[in-house]
Amino acid sequence: MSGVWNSPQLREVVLARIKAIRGMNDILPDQTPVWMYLEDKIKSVLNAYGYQQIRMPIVEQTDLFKRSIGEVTDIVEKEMYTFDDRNGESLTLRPEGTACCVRAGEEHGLLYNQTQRLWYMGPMFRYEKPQKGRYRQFHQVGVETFGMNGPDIDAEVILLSARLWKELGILDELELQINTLASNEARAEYKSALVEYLKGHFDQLDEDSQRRLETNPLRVLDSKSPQTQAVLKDAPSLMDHIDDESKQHFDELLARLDKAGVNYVVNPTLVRGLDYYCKTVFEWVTTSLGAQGTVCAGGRYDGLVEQLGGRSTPAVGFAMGVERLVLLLETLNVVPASVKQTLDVYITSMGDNAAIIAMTLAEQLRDQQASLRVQLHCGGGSFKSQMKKAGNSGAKFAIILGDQEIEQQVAAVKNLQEGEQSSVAFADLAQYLVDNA
RNA sequence: GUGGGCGUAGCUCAGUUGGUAGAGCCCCGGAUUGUGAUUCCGGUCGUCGUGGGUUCAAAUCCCAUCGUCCACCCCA
Repeated sequence: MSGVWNSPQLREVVLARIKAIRGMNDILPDQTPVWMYLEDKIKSVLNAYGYQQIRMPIVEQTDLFKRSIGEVTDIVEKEMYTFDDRNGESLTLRPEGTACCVRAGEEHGLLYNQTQRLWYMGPMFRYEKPQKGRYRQFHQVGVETFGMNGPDIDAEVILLSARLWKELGILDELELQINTLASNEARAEYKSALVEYLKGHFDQLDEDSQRRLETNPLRVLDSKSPQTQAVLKDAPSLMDHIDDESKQHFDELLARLDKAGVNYVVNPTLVRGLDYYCKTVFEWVTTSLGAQGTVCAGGRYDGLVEQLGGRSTPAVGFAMGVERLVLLLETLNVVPASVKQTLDVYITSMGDNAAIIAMTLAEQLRDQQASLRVQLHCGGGSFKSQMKKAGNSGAKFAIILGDQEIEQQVAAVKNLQEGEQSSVAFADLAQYLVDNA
C-alpha cells in the first residue's frame, strides 16, 4: 500500500490543496466581530419594531424561483445553482429569500387572514462573476410584511431601514431612491407602449438595450448609454399610464416620509430586477462602494402570494446585502473599536502540578464572574513563551502560577499594560480582576 | 458571459539585459534555568498559481489554463 504514495502523479493528486469554491468566502476571525456587531444592531432594530424571525431551508424546489422571480430574468436564466436530488427532483440553492418566505408562510398558514412582520438572515447563492460586493455565496437580511395594503406599512419598512442606518452611523452616506411601478395592469399597458416606441428607434439603441427590449424592457430606462438616454427623452412615461390607486398610494407614502423627516429622491428610472414587484420600489444607495452601490433594496409585491398558489395577499419587503454593509462600515470606519473582543486574563503556569491548578482556577473564575474573559494557556512551552503569548493575547492581566504561589494559595497577577504585579489570594481573585478590569 | 490589472514564504512585497530565490513582519530558540510587548544574536518556512514550450540555463520570454481583483452585464 505504501508503495502507492511513491508515484509522483498520485502524490500530486492527493496533496493538491482544496480551496474554497470561487466566489464563496470564508469569514475569518478578524472579520467576525464586525459581522456580529452588524447583526446585533439589525436584530435590535427589528425587535424594536416587533418583527419576528423566520428561518427557511437553503434549498427549495427549482420551480419556486422560476415562478416567482421570473423565467426570463438573469437570476433564473443563468445564475441559479440548480441540481437534481437523488430522486430526480430539481432543487435550487436559494438565490433570494422572498420566495422562500412566501412559500413558508403560505405552507404553514401564516398568511391566511392575518398580518405578519417577518425577517430572516442567511446565505443566498447566485452564479455570478465575483467582484467587489458581489459574491456567489452572499448574505442577506430580509424583511417581509404580509396582509397590509396601505402606504403606512411601506413607510414603516423604510423608516425601519433608515433607523438602522442611523444606528450604524451611515445614514448620511446613503441615498434613498424611490419610485412606483404602478399596478401590474397599468405597468403592462405602459410596457407595451414603451416597447412600441423603442422599436421605432431600435437602431439608435445600444446593444444591451436592444437585447433588453426583449427580456426586460423597463430596464432600458436606466441604461447608462448616452445615445439610449437621448432616445428615452421623448419616450412615454409611466406616469401617463399610472392608475389612480397607485398614484394615491405613492403620494401618501411620500407624504409620510416627509412627515418622518426621511430624505429621498424620486427616481423614475428605478426598476427592480425581479418580476414580482409592483407599486412601491426603493433602494438605499451609496457611492462609497464602487459599482455595487445598492446596500438595501425592496418594494411591494402584492401579486406574489397569489402567483405562488395562495390567496391574494398584499406584501412589502426589502433585503440588505450583509457583505456590502460590512464593506461600507469598514470603508467609513464607523465600527466602534470595542466590538473587537479582548481577553481580561491570560493564565500561565510552571510545572505539571501548577498547570492543573491553573485549569481549576480558570474554571473557578468563570464560575464566579461569567463576564470575565479568561484564557488558559495550553500547549506547554517555556514560561517565557507563555508570557509572550500572554502579551500577544491582548489580555489586560497575566496570572502566574508556580509552586511558590500554590503553596501560599495566591496568584501573581501582572498588569500587562503597566507592568505592575501583585499577589492576590485565590479567594479574592475574581473580584480583584473585575474591579481592576 | 465580455474586457482589463495581478498571481513569488503564513502576511506585505522586492527580484536588474534569462545565470544558485530575497527583505520586513509573524513564528521558534537563546542572551535572562520564574516575567511578555523594547534591544541583541541565531533559526524554521517556497510545487515562484498550474501545465506545456523556447534555451546550456526560466520567477523572468512564448502558449494554454486556473485563481484573484476591478469594470461591464446583473443585482443585495
